[in-house]
Amino acid sequence: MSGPRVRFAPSPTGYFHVGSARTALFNWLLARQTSDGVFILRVEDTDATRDREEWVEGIYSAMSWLGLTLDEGPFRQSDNIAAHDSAAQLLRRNGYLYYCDCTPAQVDERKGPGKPPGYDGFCRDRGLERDTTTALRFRTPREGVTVVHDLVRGDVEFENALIDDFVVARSSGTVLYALANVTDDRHDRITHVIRGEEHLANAPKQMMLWEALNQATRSPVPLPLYAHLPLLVNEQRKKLSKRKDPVATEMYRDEGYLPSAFVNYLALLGWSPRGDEEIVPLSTLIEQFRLEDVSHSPAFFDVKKLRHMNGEYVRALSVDEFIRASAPWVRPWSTDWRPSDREPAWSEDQFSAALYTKVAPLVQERVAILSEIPAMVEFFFLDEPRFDEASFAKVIANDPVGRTLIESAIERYERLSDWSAAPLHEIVQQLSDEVGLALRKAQAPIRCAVTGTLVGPPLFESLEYLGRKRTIQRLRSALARVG
RNA sequence: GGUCCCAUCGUCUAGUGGCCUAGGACAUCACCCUCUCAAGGUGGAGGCACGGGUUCGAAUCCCGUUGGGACUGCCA
Repeated sequence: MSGPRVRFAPSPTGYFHVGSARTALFNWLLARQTSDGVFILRVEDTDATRDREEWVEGIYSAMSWLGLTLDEGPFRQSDNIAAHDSAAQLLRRNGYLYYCDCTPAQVDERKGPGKPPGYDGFCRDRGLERDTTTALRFRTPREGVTVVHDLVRGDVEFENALIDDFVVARSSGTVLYALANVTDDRHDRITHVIRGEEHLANAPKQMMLWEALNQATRSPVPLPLYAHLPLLVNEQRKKLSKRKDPVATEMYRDEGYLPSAFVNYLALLGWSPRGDEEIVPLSTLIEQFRLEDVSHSPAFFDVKKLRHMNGEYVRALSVDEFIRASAPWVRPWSTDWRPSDREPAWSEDQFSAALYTKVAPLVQERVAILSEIPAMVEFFFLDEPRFDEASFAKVIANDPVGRTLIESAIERYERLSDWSAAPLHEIVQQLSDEVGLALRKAQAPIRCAVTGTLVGPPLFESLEYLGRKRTIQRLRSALARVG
């Protein structure tokens, strides 16, 4: 018995959807559970009107970012068009298909209350020949039921009489999704079809095609097992829409989510590892994942939880790893991949790798996503801090005590022999005792003068790394700024 | 409209007839820690949609109701 052969078959009609990412992941996890499992990527690019080559590239890069490695492929459905055509011809020769020249308007007109939806079979026995107006339809059985043995949901029954004679090939001759997909799955010897729930209604049709193809050939291929994953929905409980929902995986990468955290979160949508721990290594995901345990109900993609989880992953990094991971946001000029529209405020000349190495541990525990780093460290690299004017007004411009504090700090910092965090801290502590303020209050004007804002990394370490010269210069220019 | 799917805290889930006084995580609230902000710690509030069965016993099984969703293309 060989391992499962699964495929992820997206169509390149837009950004790489987070729902697609989860489908790909679940397929991949199943393949990774056995040493001989096979994960295939097949780009279903047979809709010339909507497909774009850049979306194909987007699929490749997102998959590689997520670490969803391929065992075969990537394949392009468009490379297999000849096989789709011969499958259609084979079925037609064996009587499974018939030509139909009805226009959608005509089909609509014949529809009435009480009649089953979809095509009414008007051309079934008209014996039409192929021409430029005829599509090929599948002769659906009028009786019986088709049951889909779904690994996630159990058996789902469809009454054959209610399945209309669907179109298999366009009047232009090109084969449509249902058959193209089945033909490729047979060709690739797919054993498990794992896809979104929106495909559940396609399953009985595809099973019929699959079996018809088996009847018509001398080398039948066993039907695959099906697994339809619950939908990913938005807050309105509607299927995530590419238009209005933040669903582009690329966007999460741009914002600085770690692929490990993203994969971990994705795995939690419709499934969960044993025990109370949700943050688990990939190896645990692979070991424990079972299609049978996948939830039946739709899941809401909760960015807040993703974000929290990412913060945990960020803090779990070693400082070296953190520095490396943050490169696209802090020194994009040195990386081959950089997030779009997220250039830091500083230039390559202003940046100091040595300084960033010191500062990194301070920010690592304060950011949830990597794109938050630049704003937190920019005062280290810019010649002058960028001031938050409201804060500046509050603790410096409108506060004489604040300015006195800064003056005293300048005086004592100039004389300080050991320029390091502890004595820097001690001096401000003394200052605050002298004016009768809590340290939390007394540090505010100094922080604002040096960093431009009231929130940021620990102040005294920051002053140490910034150096005496730059610190005192900033304290002075903050005072000068008031006049 | 038809077909199909689904239903545990606001959200993601654990739970497969007694271990449930329903567990965890995010979010939220309070307190603690604290040079700001985070992080961390402690604690709180918060849920089995409803109604019938079955059973000694139901979040768990069955039926119905209600509510949500998907599909219903010569797209994939």
